[in-house]
Amino acid sequence: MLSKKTKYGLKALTYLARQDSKSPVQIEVISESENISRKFLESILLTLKKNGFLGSKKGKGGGYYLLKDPNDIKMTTVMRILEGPIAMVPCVSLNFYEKCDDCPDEKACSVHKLMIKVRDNTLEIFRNTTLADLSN
Amino acid sequence: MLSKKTKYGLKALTYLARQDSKSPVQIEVISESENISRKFLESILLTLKKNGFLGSKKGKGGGYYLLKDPNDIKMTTVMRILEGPIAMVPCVSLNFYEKCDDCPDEKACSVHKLMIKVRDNTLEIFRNTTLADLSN
DNA sequence: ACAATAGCCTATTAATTCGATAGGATATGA
DNA sequence: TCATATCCTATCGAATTAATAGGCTATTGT
Repeated sequence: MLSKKTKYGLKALTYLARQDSKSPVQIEVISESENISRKFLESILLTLKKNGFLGSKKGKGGGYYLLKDPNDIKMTTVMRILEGPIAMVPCVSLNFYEKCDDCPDEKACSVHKLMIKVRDNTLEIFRNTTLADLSN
Repeated sequence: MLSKKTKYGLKALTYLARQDSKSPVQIEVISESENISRKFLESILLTLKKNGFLGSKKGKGGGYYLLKDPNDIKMTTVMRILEGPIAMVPCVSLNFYEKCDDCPDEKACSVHKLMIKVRDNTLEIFRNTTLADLSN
């Protein structure tokens, strides 16, 4: 299940990508337009900023703006930052790998095999989708 | 993220599918072999039974056994019973649809579009994978 | 018949995660 | 220097998940 954090983050990014100019947009504006809790969105935009997607400006006329071209923002990276692992089980995750407590041998695990397939397919989609695709 | 319930359920089903005979296997045996909490597994097998995948026998020599041919058990149905929706957001779920609170127009929602793609891909895998595939 | 076995069922608890909120600190522009 | 808007940390409440407890019921072997 996709967390609200990720969902809201994607919506906010889409909102910014759809702006004509690159001038800053206030949190408040996005939060009202997209029906997202003001404070919650604040924290999400902050992590997007810390990860290099957004720039910000304080004070009057301030707000957030995209730092990169929407064509250069891949879903894989956004997802990993907001949602965490793309895989459905940690033992199959490329970036957040963790061994299962119960599984003595991953290669023999039926769940492992299945989840690798799912991961590869999902990854393929995320790799081939950019923010530009979302905003069209 | 896949729940332990689903993971354990799949492992138990795989275990039963790998049995040579169709004679009942005790919960205890599966739980020890697969390192699953005895009581937790008990409740999982019970729901699998209630949904027609497993049969059971009480008393000495009792246990659980597969009711269907592993080739006839699709991942789509197992997943939906154990995990619930296959989609990452309810507004994109075929069997567990729910409207989003924040979204006035699904068709215009960027997240919606993306998640439909992911759902279709995952579904395709689950549709084409049976318990027999897992146990090989 | 009856004791042992093993699944059936309901309820509760412990732990974790998630979504949201609060409140002040900091930087910017008029 | 005041108003504005982001930055930062901490916390809270609700929901979900994983696990446990304990008694009930049906079946089998002696």
